[in-house]
Amino acid sequence: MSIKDRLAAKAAGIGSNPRSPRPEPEIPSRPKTAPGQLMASLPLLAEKERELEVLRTRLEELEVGAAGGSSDEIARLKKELADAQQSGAAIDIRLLDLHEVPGRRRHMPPEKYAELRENLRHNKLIHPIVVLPRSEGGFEILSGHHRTDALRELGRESVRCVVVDATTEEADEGAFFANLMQSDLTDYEKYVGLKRFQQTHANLKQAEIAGRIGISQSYVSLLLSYDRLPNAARAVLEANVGIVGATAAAELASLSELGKSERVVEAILQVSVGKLDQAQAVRFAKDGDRTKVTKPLATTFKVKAGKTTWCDVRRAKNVMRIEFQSEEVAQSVQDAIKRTLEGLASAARGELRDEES
DNA sequence: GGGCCTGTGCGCTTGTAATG
DNA sequence: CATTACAAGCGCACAGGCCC
Repeated sequence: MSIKDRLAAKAAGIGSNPRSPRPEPEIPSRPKTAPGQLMASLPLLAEKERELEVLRTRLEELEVGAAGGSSDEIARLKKELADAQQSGAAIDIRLLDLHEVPGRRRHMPPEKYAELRENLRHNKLIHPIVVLPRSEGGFEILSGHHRTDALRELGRESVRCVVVDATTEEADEGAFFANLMQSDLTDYEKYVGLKRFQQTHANLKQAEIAGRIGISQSYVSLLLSYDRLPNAARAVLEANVGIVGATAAAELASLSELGKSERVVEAILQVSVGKLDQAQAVRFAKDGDRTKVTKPLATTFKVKAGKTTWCDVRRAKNVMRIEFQSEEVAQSVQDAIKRTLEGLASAARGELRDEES
């Protein structure tokens, strides 16, 4: 999955990325660009928020007397605003009252987080934090952990939140499913979410889970293969969620079950320090040979005529390039090469016939 | 002879479908 | 439920092509 992060980071800003067509909802690019794209990702909340904003604006205008409204109208608007807020629209909540539930936080690369924070330093929060009331007081954060972190870091007191009405279980599921749709969630994080979901729904088969999420059963199986890794390996992944994708994890898990768990742990450690990539890690765990990267180097040589180069030969795999000083020389050599090649070809044909008989 | 730009194949990934 | 085969997207490295 690490490559995906890299790719995603590099592809950011490029419009045509079919794998991750959705704009990052946690980062408000610029207020002016917000409406269309960003609202698409959270249509209901955004819609509500926009209605509220309209109400607030009109109320403000009336109160300062700019629009010359009657006191009746002000009262009516105030009530409308209060009603709207009651029914799950955005309200301001003190950051002190927001609490994190383990396992719900999405991974975000440090650079991205810094970008988000700087954005929030200068721009208004576009998407409210989504929270759930706690019985013991305060609120659980459902979505918006990084925004909350950033605002805390910026020394803000409160934040615009949307309070949703749901059970914790529904909330977990909601957060999980919403997260799983995020293409930049690492496979390991998907596994953690899946695992939790599976534990609370022990009766569900992989195919059923897959159906609910909208992915294939085999992908569910792949993701859950992290479960078959040695504990020590998972501990490394816990701290480096993006380094081993589900495909490699599945292979490593199989190897582990074949009695190579020590090598699997070692391989994952090597990946975590950047010494191996995923594919190399699998090879490492498989046969233990130091992975030799078979990079087909282009071979070259030059043929000199006195001090100057008469021709320059390069070969990469099955392609040769021969460069001469003039077209005339190239033409004459071409004939010679042709004769040589024809000789080689007939010899090769002879060998083939010998082998066949 | 070497530098620079461009096009493309490679190696990696995610994800689905078929099969065991 | 696991495994295997395959399709497709992506960036990067490097071959290919051109120019000075």
